[in-house]
Amino acid sequence: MTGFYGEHSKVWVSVDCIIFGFDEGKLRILVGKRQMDPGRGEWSLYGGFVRGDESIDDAANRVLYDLTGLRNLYMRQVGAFGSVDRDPGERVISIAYYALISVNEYDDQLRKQHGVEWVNIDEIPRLYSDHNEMVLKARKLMRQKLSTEPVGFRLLPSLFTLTQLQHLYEAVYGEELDKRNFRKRIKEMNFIEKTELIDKKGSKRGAALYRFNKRIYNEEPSFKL
Amino acid sequence: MTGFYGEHSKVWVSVDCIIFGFDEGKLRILVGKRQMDPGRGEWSLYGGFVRGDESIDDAANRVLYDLTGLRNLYMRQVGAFGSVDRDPGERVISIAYYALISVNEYDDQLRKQHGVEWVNIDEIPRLYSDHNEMVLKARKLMRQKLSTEPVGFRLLPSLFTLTQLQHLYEAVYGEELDKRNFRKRIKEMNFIEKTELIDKKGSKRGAALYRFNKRIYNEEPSFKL
DNA sequence: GCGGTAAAGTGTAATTTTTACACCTTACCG
DNA sequence: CGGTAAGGTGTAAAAATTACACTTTACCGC
Repeated sequence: MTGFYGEHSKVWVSVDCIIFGFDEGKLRILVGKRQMDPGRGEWSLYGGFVRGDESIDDAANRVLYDLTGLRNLYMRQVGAFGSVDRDPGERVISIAYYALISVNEYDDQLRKQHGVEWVNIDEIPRLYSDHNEMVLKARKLMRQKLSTEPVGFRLLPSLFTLTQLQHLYEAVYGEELDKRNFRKRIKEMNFIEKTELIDKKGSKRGAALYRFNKRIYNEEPSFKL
Repeated sequence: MTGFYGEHSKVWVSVDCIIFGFDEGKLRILVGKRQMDPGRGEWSLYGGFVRGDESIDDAANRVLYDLTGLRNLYMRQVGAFGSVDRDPGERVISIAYYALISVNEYDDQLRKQHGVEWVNIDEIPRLYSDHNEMVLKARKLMRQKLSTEPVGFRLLPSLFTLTQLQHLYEAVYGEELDKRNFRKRIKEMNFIEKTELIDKKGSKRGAALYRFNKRIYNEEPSFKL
């Protein structure tokens, strides 16, 4: 069936993923060296082609699962990138997605198998094609999202200290926050629950561990940070 | 040349435009009845296929020019829509764009020739495929943009009264604003220049006409509304 | 020509939100 | 058992936001 659409050209469509992680107080993304032409050996985002029988969201989820072994990652579309010559080989339009993962849940063996590395968001090398542009836009959207919805938890272990949470926000915003003001605001958010558990790794004294309570959030989702 | 990309399927890619206008105090968009299958006769956004030799932004600009005869419209990407069966005929991935036009600059004959109509943003009919979803997302992004950048001028004549400007913001935000507070803020923005001209159409008394000064804005682009 | 009318235009006080800021506690370590 | 390094806590000043009402002007219709 080709009759309806006239003589326009079909193109390949791919997805490219900006995968954010937070480790050692730094925001990072996953990049690897391309193992295929064109651009073999260049640093690049992880991606894949959209298949005929899957939506673009499905394709992004598949690519993310393939790389991380994790399902139901938090993921949002960044946008479509479609310069004519963005891919040196063929015309390929790519849809960028960003995803948030909790670094500790990502099997480091699997990471190595795929040949991808965590690089500090402020030290991203020159990437293949327009991937740097994708990263920039993803970062902007992610920051925006973080400031209006509690998605930061996706970058942390399910139990976290307030200091970890604060450092996460500082890393994303690129500026230091006042500890007391930060904690004051967190206290107003009932969906950030203090648990009885104490983290002993981060400090001698030990810090209370907190947890994001999705049920409470759904009832009173007021958020602003 | 097909070797690099394996056996993935190519797809058609189109652009669909949400064209915002502001008239008689209401925010509106352009929709028309589809003149082709599939979906002939259904209400739909105006769109077109991306050609092999143009970027997706170029395609959107071409489609906008074709419909309006206007160049350099303010335009931003809304995102890619790619459910497998979003188009009943073939697999088509569509990139939505929104554009802002000044209704008075749009030749109404040309509008009629294309069979498109201005419909109130709050009275959009059921549209073809996922177009309602596109409109929703476009509206959200546009509102967000309007609150952080002075793009509202694109929806008004080059000379406008403060009441017009306020009504525009009210239409986009869907809520009434306080006249004095609104004007207080406008006064702080030096790039909204009062002219010597007086509008006589809107009121008996006459209202001062203002103008957006791009040069001043580029020097001191502080904005928040 | 004059009173009614409809939109233009203008300032201040109360409230809320945001920011700035410093010291005590705790438990480990040497 | 003293040093140390991170955890934890409240208040006051400043800034931003909101609420609010009356005067001016020029046209219109009588």
